Amino acid sequence: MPRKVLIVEDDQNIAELLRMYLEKEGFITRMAPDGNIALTEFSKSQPDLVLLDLMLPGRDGWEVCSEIRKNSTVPIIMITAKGETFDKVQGLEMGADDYIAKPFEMKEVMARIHAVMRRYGHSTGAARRLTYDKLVIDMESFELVVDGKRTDVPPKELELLFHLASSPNRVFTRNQLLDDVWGFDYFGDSRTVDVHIKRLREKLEGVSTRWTLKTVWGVGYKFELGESDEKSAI
Amino acid sequence: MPRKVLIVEDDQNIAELLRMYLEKEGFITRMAPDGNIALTEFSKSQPDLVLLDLMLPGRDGWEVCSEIRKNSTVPIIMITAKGETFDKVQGLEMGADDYIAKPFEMKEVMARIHAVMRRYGHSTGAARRLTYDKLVIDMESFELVVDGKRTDVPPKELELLFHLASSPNRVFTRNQLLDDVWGFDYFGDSRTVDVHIKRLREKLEGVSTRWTLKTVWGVGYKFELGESDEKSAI
DNA sequence: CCCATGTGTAATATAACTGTAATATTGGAA
DNA sequence: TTCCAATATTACAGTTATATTACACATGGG
Repeated sequence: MPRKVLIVEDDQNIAELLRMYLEKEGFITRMAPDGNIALTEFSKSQPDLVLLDLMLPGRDGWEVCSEIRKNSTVPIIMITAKGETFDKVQGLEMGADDYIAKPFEMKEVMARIHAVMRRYGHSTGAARRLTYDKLVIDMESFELVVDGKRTDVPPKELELLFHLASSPNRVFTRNQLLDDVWGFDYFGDSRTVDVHIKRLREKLEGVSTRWTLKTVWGVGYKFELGESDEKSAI
Repeated sequence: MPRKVLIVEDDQNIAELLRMYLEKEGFITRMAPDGNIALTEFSKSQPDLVLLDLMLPGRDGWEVCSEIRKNSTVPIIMITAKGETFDKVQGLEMGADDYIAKPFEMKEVMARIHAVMRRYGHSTGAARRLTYDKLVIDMESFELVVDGKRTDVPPKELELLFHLASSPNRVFTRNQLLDDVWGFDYFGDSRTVDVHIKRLREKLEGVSTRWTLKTVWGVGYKFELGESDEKSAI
């Protein structure tokens, strides 16, 4: 079941960025550019999690937080402006579950959202581990097990492989991969992907005949899986 | 809910005596007259506590203990023969929770069973002690046993190690570690973690090939455990 | 009050990863 | 086949992350 996230943020750019990332991971989002709208929107949409900027026009984040807390136990993650000091104890007292300081890494934001959701027992359902013939991609231990041997793989490579292998046989263009793995805000040469694919292939070549990192000429790349094989994810 | 106790004892009379007392106090018992049966019975019945005689035909008690510890956190109370000396450090390393010397008073045995159960109470019990190859982290006595030697370790370091080793192979970011070990309200540089890791490594280096404090570049740290090895926790 | 010890920070050194650009190779269409 | 465009490969250097070291402050016992 998809989970709703209410994004309370007045900075349009940041709000939009958050929205894109969250929707990419399967969340449904609601937006609120100020405190009053946040409260209205909150009671209307009953989200499963709230991302709350502290600096807001109208009622500020603290007020919004304490209003929400008056009749809900929904997890709240606070976002503090750059340089602004955040009093963790006050945050706790107000009922925040976690906080993130701007400027933030989207990876960090997603990790915290997943952590909070997990804590509250809403499974976010994202598989952290993929297993194929002689291949285990484990994002929890952040390692690759190839043919029974642990293999060290740099983060970008591992994330790229994980992403491809999460949707076997689906072709991704280089730009999709840059968006998905590097992030929406990444601007770089799409040839970069080629190099990472090459590095992955070195580590994976000759291991199994059941799957392969395949080039789709003129389009992009895919993790190709033999028909009889099933994906197993934990 | 009734609790299961596995009695590993080759002396029929003692075994029977233990059984009677335990059942009188509402425990369900399983019997194992030697080491091999003990292990079979253990995996079959998944007891909540093990009473383990050290002198056994077949595999001796130490061996049984260490086998059990490879994939279970169940409390173990060892029973030593009359006059036999019990090496506490070895006991710790093997993962025993307590020991009783024969001849024992049944009152004493019951008291210790209740104490152990209470201490590691099955409802709430968080592990207080971790045992790996040549490594014991005991948060109860607040000490570290490395390769059989008690080692003094400052509190922060010990807590950090304990936390990492509580979830072997799982990667923690520096921020997670600061939150988890230093506390949610701690403000400090995440580089602090690096220094503590360094200090721990000095104390642990070269001790065992089965585990290691590993850096996951770009992510954080993990307590990596050899693949064949299982976590053992009390 | 001083000492020994723990802890955090900052500076520096080292190591690992990444992206780019230059070059070689391959695939596909005419 | 021949050529062009796309992809593979290689090497390198910049960047970032981590390790190491040294030091300063705090703490708590003697």
